[in-house]
Amino acid sequence: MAAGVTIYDVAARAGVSIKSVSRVLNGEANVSPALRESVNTAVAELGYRRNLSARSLAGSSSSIIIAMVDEALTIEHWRSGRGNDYLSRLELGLLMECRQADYYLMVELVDYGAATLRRDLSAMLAAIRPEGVVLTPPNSDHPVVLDVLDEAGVAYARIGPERDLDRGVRIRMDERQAAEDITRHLIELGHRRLAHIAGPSAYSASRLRREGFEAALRKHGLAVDESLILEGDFTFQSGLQGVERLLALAERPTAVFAANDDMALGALQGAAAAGLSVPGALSVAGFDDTPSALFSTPALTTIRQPVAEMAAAAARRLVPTLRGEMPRSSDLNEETVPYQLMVRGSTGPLA
Amino acid sequence: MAAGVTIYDVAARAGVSIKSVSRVLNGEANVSPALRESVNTAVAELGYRRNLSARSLAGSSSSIIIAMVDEALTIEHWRSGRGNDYLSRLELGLLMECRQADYYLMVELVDYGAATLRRDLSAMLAAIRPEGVVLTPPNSDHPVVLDVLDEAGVAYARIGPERDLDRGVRIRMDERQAAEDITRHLIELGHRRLAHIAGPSAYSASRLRREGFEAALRKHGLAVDESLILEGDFTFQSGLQGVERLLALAERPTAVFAANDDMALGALQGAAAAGLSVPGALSVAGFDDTPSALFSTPALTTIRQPVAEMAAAAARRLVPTLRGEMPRSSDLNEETVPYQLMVRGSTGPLA
DNA sequence: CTGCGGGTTGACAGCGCTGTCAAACGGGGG
DNA sequence: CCCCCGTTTGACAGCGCTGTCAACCCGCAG
Repeated sequence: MAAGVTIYDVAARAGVSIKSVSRVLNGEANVSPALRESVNTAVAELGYRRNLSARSLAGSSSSIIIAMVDEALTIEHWRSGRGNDYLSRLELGLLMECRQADYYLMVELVDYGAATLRRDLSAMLAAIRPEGVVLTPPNSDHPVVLDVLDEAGVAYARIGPERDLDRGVRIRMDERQAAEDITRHLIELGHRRLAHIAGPSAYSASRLRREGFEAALRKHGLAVDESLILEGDFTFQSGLQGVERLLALAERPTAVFAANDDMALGALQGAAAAGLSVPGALSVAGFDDTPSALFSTPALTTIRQPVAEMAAAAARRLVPTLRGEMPRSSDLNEETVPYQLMVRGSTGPLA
Repeated sequence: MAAGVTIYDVAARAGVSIKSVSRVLNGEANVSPALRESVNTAVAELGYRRNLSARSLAGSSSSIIIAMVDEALTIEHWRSGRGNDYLSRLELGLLMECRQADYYLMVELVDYGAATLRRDLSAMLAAIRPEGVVLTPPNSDHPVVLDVLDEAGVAYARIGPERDLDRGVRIRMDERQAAEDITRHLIELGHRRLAHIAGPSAYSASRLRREGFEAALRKHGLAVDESLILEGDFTFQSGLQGVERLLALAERPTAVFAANDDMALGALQGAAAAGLSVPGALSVAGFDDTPSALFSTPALTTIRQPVAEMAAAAARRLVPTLRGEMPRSSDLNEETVPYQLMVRGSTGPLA
């Protein structure tokens, strides 16, 4: 069987040297068609596939892409027994792209809070020697991480970066504009008293979404009322509590835009608990389009963030074949992917 | 920096041979405490970490665990733009365990439907040389896969296997009993006319859950009415359609047990659309405890499947340190993890 | 007819580790 | 005091590839 087939076997079968086999496999120039042909035949016949370890040990390219996953977040998910939808979609995109480019995907936990982060990271990079790594928010902007990667000469793609916009490959979505769009959608439905349940201000996504919310209000001549802007922590619970506080106000809002779906779902439940019909008495909008957004009653109006596409784009730009083809100008290392406003049942005019 | 630190650097610093460093790092016997000490010091000072490729190339252990992911399923998720909660939780468990054991996690797509599956797999195993692989349902029982793994001498853990219960490490949950439990819960609430929306019969999980459902009915002296048993395909849509058909029956059921949460959520929505209050007029139960189960109104009664724990257990049993400590008796290669019945708002007595 | 240059191929030395085997060491019995 | 044997350590050969460099081939200009 294919187990144990080495480059020597292929070379012997094709009657050439191992170097020639290597050349064909790597698509190097100056190989005669005849040789290429016979090598390819031998490879196919033997079901040969190059050994990953040998390749990365001998050469400079390892064909490994690492998805760096926040350890603290993972432990939290572990404790709660829940999955991580964002990460799952991200990985989906990476996997699809890796398959195309014949790359391998490795997932690594990183303790971004560790005092030894710098050392941990560089040791990890030395151990695995990845060809590229993919960074996710909010760590796409982590200065130590970027520095270590630069020092190690490892290419990296940053999903949703906000700072240092000249470093690495950047894959972005216009969160500010998306938030503005969904807020405008609410305004156009006739709402004049809009509330926002923001995310933790440590996340730049939270800030941008809030900015978009406020910008939409201003553009439509509505005042920004600080008492209608609450800070949650991206959890269902905080959405629930947020809406409870909002509904306790003397002058209730008629529409709520939550900075993510989990909080919006919490708000939805809070509204139901308070006996308010949605969207008759209160409109609720979210952000992310998590699976649950579709399953709630009513289904949640939200912004569909193309996480998988962003990840695929990230991986694509880390693969050297493509990278080599384009100028290394830093402008071209940036890609902005389109979002989508998903209007569903949770938003509408007042009944 | 730590980048580029090799075993030679450590050996030089500690004033010993590279082999001694290797011995200490591998925890081999017959190493004097003094040597161990000085090597450990040097390792710490230099921030050294062994190179993965070199290790797996030279030795027999690669420290790599592969999660084999169904390619067809992944493409489907890719198309729909949705994440995969099951996979996400699985990975969570694997990651947590890999971190403990200092293992690496690699994710590989496998086209289980390919005619060349056998060859693809063995080429993949030859290329990566993983120390172990983790198989998920319904592929935990795939005979070709098991054969190739056996031939390649790669250890494997099977999540939720149903056949060949003497091969590999088996991590199971008593699906049948769980389904019986949740059905009994419905019966104890006073329901006598129970329906079941089953999963595709190709999945053994579907069969087991159905068996559990029927067993509970029989044990309580209720007849199994085939007209109340429908087959869905695990999607929200099919749950919705299923409940519509059930509610169109002359004699409606008062409780529905769906074989997974997505279908149960669909049923919930179908009930709402038909103007039925849940659980006042219809009780709905699911299976899996996906995130959405908590967010629906009312929250879904379901079986909490400890996917992450199962994955962690799988990884744990693939790690040789532990494996070596216990007898290789095939009985001890099996672990059954406990499920949990999560009673929430979607089930109750008739109003 | 000889020599030169570009295109093509192969020999060989590592990459950083582990496994094998032998050397060195040290303690107890004869 | 020497020998034997178990313990501790090190020298060295690969693992399966890629990178470097040299050898070889050919056609064409000189």
